Order: sequence, then structure tokens, then C-alpha cells
Amino acid sequence: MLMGVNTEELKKAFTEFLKKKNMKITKTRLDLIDLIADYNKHFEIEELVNWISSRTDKRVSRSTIYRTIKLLEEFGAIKEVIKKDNKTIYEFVVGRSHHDHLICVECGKIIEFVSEDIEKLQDEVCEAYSFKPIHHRLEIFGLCKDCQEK
Amino acid sequence: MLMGVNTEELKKAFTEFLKKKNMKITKTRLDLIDLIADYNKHFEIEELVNWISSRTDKRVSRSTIYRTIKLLEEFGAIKEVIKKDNKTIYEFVVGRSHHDHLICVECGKIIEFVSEDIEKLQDEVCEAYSFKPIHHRLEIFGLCKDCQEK
DNA sequence: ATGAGTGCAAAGTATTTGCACGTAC
DNA sequence: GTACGTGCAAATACTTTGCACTCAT
Repeated sequence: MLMGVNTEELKKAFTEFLKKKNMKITKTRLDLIDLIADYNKHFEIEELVNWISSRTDKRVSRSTIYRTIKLLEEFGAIKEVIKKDNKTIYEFVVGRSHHDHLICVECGKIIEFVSEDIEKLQDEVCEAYSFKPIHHRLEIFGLCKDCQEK
Repeated sequence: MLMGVNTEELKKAFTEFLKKKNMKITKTRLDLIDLIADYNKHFEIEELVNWISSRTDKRVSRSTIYRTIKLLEEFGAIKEVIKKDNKTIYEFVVGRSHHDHLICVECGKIIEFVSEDIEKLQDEVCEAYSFKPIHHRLEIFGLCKDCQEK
């Protein structure tokens, strides 16, 4: 374990989640939580697959990664945060407050930002339409400071 | 032509755009503008392809639709507004002010909304990070009024 | 006349699925 | 022991591309 997220608690919560769905608590599923927590940054599935297959300790197949990613999304541990070039960029969201992203179209850099005010306005919009929000995604594409200067 | 957008002016502008890029002004490219304007709602490419192939007057192949959609996006006549289930939903944006979307995860309904305040806050965020925004996409997924009641 | 555009079929990506085998319970 | 989970390879879905023919200039 390289970082600060307490995966033990998380794995316990995921175990409960799986039990409620009458699904089995497997080593592979719990391992994947450790792996993603270890990876500790935004990821595309292909990237995660390659990174995991380069490890010798824990191994999870591509199909199981896809299957488990879906479960973890439903569970709420990860989110699809950016859709770009027909790829999905995921993020491990446990222990982090909600934020959105600035994405540089030139170099691909991802900048996270938090705006309570934007969140609040979104809630107001939803209320105005009697819409019950579940999740949202705000992507601002543009040029980062460095790429503007080039 | 079924609706209010003046495609003649739009086609003229697109012609200029193509000239500047040293690309040819073809019947197919201009036809596609009419077709999308005619379609007059959010669309997925597959949907547009089927609708176009059901017409007898103008026909454009799937490959050319993909190729021209990219050009029209660069030109600014259409936008990728929603990414859902690994599909892209486009929108014809000519003559319309910028807006974002509430998407019902149950029935798929799309509700458009405008919030000047959210736009303004986004600009402030960008400024704070010296980020030059080009376009953005805000998708709020949740349950529409009808689906909440069910 | 010439090179870019188009349509078709084939190839590429990303993701899902069927099936035989393994594992949780 | 039984049913669900996993890994593999095959299938699917969406998008792009190579090529021969066509059309804009």
C-alpha cells in the first residue's frame, strides 16, 4: 500500500455492498480495490490493465476489471470523470470531496477544481425541473497555461 | 426544410470555412447540413445514419457522416453534448444559445437548461487556473419527474 | 487534368459475452 | 456440492481507414 486511503475499511464496506446484492466476496474483487487505490491517479482501463499485468503479486484479467469497475462504480468508489476520444477516464473517489475537471486538449493535463457555488446552482436547476440528480460530470476542455504559451 | 434555421446562411458560412481549409465544397457536405437541420433534435450517429438512409432525396454514407460530423464540430455547427453508455449524443447548435443537460437515467429524457451563473463561475475557475476554455460539457444524470413518481 | 471526396468493405478500438474451469459459501 | 466468479478467446459495437471510383476546381 503506497498511500493514505484506508482500503481495509473500504473493503469492509464493499463486502457489505456485495452481501446485500447476494454476490460473492472474492479475493479478486478485494484485490482490485487495493490495486486501484495503489494506482492512485486518474486512469483509463487499458492503462490499468497494463499496470496490473506488470505486477507480480496480484493479477486480474481484463474482463474481470471491466466487470468489477462497473460494480465499484455502482458502489461509489470510482467514477467516470472524463469522456475524451471515445475513452473513459476513471477516478478513485474515496475520501475525496466532489470536484470537476479542466482538461487540456493539447497535452492532456487534468486539473481538478472544486466549486461549491457551481454545485449549489446545479441543485437549484434540478429543483426547478423537479429533477432528482444522481451524479454529474462537468468537463471544461481548453488550453492549460503551458500550452497557451507555446 | 421543416424548420426555422436558415441553412442557406449556414451553408454559406460552412463554404467559407471549407475554403479557408482548402477543402472542397461538395454537394454531400452541404446536404448533410440540411439533413441535420431537418432532423432537428439530439441525435446519435447510428440514428442519423438510419434516418438518412430512409430518405430517398439525399443520401450520405456512414463513413462520410462520421467524417463530416467532425468537420461540422470543428466548424461549430454541432456539438457532442452527452456521453452515455459509450455513445455520443450530438446536437445541432446553430442559432441556439449555450445550454447544458439533465439526463434521465431511467427513460433517457433530455432536459435542456441555461444558467448564466454557472457559465460565469466556470469562467472564474478557468481564470484562477490561467486555463483558456474552448468548450465544456455539463451533464447531470438523475431521475426526471415522471420517473421519480413510478 | 488532378487531387480531394465518397462509398464500400475491411480493419481498428473499446467493451461485452459464452463457456469451461475454479472458488466462495 | 452448487452456483457464482474468473480468464480466455470470440463476439459485438462503434469508429476509422485503404482503395477504387467520382466529382469539384
